[in-house]
Amino acid sequence: MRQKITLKHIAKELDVSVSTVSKALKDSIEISLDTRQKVKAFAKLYNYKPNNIALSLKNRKTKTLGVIIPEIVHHFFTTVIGGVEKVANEKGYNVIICSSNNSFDKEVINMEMLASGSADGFIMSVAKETQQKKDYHHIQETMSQGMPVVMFDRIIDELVCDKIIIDDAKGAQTATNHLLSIGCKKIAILTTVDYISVGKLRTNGYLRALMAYDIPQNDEYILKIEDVDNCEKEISDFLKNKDIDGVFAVNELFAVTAAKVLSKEGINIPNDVSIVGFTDGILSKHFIPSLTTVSQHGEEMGERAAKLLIEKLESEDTTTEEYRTVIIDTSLVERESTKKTRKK
Amino acid sequence: MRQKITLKHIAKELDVSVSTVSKALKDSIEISLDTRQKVKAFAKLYNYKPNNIALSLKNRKTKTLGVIIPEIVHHFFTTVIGGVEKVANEKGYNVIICSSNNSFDKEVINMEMLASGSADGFIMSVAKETQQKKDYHHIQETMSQGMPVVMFDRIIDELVCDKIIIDDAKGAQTATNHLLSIGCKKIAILTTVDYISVGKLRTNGYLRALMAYDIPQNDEYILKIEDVDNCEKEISDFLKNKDIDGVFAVNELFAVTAAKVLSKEGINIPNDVSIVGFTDGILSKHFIPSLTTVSQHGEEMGERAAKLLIEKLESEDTTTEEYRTVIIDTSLVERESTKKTRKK
DNA sequence: TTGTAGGCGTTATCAG
DNA sequence: CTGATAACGCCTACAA
Repeated sequence: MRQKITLKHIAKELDVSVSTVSKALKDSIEISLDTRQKVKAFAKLYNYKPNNIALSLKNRKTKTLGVIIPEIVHHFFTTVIGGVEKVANEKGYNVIICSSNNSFDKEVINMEMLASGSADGFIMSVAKETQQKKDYHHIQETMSQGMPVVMFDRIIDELVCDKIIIDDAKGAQTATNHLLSIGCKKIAILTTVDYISVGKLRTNGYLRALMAYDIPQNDEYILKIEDVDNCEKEISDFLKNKDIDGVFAVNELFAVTAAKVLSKEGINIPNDVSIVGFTDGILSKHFIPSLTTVSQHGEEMGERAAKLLIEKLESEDTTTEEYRTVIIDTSLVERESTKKTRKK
Repeated sequence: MRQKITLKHIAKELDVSVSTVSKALKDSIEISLDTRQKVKAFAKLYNYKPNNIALSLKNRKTKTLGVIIPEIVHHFFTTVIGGVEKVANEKGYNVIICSSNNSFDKEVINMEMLASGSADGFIMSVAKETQQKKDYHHIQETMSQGMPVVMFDRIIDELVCDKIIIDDAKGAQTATNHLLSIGCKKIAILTTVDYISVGKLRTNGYLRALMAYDIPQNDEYILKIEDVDNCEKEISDFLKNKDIDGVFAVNELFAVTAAKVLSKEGINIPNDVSIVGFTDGILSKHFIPSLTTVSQHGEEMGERAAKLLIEKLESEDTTTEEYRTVIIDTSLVERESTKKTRKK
């Protein structure tokens, strides 16, 4: 089992000093052409690759971006990661992904781990539990050590850092408006509990849209789902025999589940009830009927986040403390679930 | 912007030597209780965390597992990663995920990157392009440098290493058998081109099942899809006016697409045509009708892979060259798409 | 043109 | 009980 080859090995083998080898490999003109060629040939032959760990230690930078997300088995987040990776690779950075699994503790552990030498900066979306506990010491700690953090999607308002978000309220408003514009009057919303920031914002957008249409808020039409894993029962109970003609769901799963539940009760979508979801994932696209939804442009979010982070990492003057909040436009993807054919 | 604190800082501050600090933090009995407490208090106050990079360099191990997968936006692979992370975290390992995006070059780059100091070993599923090119030098190179590699799902037969697979042919056979057992006689298969190993194996299983039922192979019923992104058109053309009563699809997308295409033509699923897919993802679960499918138990694959890799990493005697191939059982998840109600 | 020395942060060993 | 030293692999200023 051949060992990993180092400069030292090459030096000994060729009977020169380590620094000569180092320089030769960098084509330094300090070294004679002869030696350079000899060294490089040897290095190639033995497939020499500099040890990143040593480089990181020396340069005090790892050239890798740490990404911390709440869930890895989640289409939206993986889309964002795709964007991050794209930009990162273009600029010669690597990407380390860790999932917090929505656990505060795991988020802290992961962050500290990456912060202690494995990454130069962070792109993150916080765990549900973190939003609930409102304990951000690990993030603050990381930032105060000089490591830039870019938050996306599930951000923390109180933290001063770069942020990439969508205008959740606006997106929700657009979605609800769409329902209103096609004639829906009794629109239910399936949302999350309030401590999930995006859930709350989307609920606000929904309410705003209603208000603009002079429709009073009706708590009968609002379902705040706590246990996402068992949402089917909650949604089913909630929708049963409810007199509605539209549903706005703050995520894809809720939208699909609503569609399923309603279909089972013999309600036609979109003719009896129209549905708009949030997040443009595979479910919305492939479901029958396909679901109208608010696209968050995850890949773009990832790209912007990576760009921002790398920019910060590479800006020499660490004195300028300037933080940006980028708002990515959402767009409504109209599909079958809101294509009414009925008369008014 | 406070700097990251190091042993040196603590040492200087407390006017002791670096090694004393190091020992004190490890509660070495060599150090007086007094000093120990002083040092630890100071360290906690300034939130000292040892620098992983330095540790990695010193210990020649990083305590992180490198995971390379073909696609990150893919439910099955993320499920596997979930399993890997679970075990890894239990055993004090970190996980670095890189996606090759099905590109051979990116796979090579990622692998070399991680191999040069960032990971102790690999868990990987190779890119489509790699299977096509049959160029495995990067993997061989990595292994010959003493880094263990565990392959899963899309493995390379020619490489000698640990492997976690499912019996693709058997799973496909079970799936096809199921269709046959509920009375289907004219079963189409939607599969991939042959160089995708799992596609080919699943096709074999399908053929085997037919053979056992004395049904001759009919190439009219076999569609090998090249361009996954545009499979809808291919599938639609293929299924149009075809006299079939069952469809076996080698992945989730093909299954769903078939269901969609058929539904649009007014064909009832499962009564006119029954469908079985492969991979138990969210699409199969939430589609209407929900799809019967072969579950690959991705999380379990990830867990086993991580266990195997860590075992290898921690086994002292590097002399035993023993490689295992673990076969994870698949299971058929029966859902609506094969629940016939028709008369025979 | 080549080599030496020092340092990145840590720990193990050995000397004091 | 404490500290100096060397080493992990690499790079770079400086010395030869």
